[in-house]
Amino acid sequence: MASELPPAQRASYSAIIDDILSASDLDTISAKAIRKGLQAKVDYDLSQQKDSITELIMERFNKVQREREAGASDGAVEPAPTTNGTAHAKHSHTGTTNGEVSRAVKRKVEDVDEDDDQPAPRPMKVKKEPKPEAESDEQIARRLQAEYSKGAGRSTRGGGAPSQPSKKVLGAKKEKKPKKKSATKIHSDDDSDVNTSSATEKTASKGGFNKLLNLSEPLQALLGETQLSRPQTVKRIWAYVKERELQDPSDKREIRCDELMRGVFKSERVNMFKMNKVLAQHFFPIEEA
DNA sequence: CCAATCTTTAAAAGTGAACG
DNA sequence: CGTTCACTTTTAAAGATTGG
Repeated sequence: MASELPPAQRASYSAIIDDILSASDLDTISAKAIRKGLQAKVDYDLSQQKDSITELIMERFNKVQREREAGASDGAVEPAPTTNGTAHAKHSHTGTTNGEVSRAVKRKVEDVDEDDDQPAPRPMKVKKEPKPEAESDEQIARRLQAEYSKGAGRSTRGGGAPSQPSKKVLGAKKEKKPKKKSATKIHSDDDSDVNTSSATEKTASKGGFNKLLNLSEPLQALLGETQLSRPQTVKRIWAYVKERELQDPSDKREIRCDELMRGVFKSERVNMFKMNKVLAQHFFPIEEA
């Protein structure tokens, strides 16, 4: 198909590509990534000119690389990565009979390649890109979040529920049903006619899941509520943790307790999973006469 | 046994691309 | 053309709870 690009497009693409290249590490960027970035910048589909585009990318890549090398040699730091295409092991037919093992083989190959064979058959492979902007992105995200929470104040309470699932996969995942669970599906059929009618009682809900429980004193101090359902409590805890950024940055599954939380968890840090366990001891059933 | 609640990580599977 | 790679997307798991 269109084997060639109109000069105009070629020029504009080149500019974009150069831009992308200048913003990335030549040693880590991949042609694919560049094409992707390019596609993101234009409105229509580039797949028709994929090959041409790739060619163009290679062209620009080589040029920029040469330039960079020249510049680097200037003073610099050991041109270690000179030949970007170093690593590669050429499968050497490692009996990859099973496709399943292919992945495992890949790792194996890495080891194997250490032999001496250094054909460097992959000139342009360039591997992946560490995404330098990812860092800033992350930081920005964090900063935004911090600002946001600050601005919103802790008044969020139960209201702010929009939350940002950040697309995640929860939605889709949910659809998939967890395991087979077989046929005992219970029959939650009638729920429709049962409480559908406004259900003035908030506690109704199907199961006793949302039943209100009395909270222990430390928990009350922490959340400022005397009664909450378990899920709500968990939610509130997380909100609190996030507001104050109590998650351990190195391991976000760990939460560093502040004073109030220490009153509840009795320790400096707590695993997010253990959290529920400990929380269970802070719930007391409401005994209504 | 499953319902809502939260999150993070790790790993698998899947997809597209490129080299020989 | 086929195989392997690198990257991307998806999923599961870990933890507790109550009531039907």
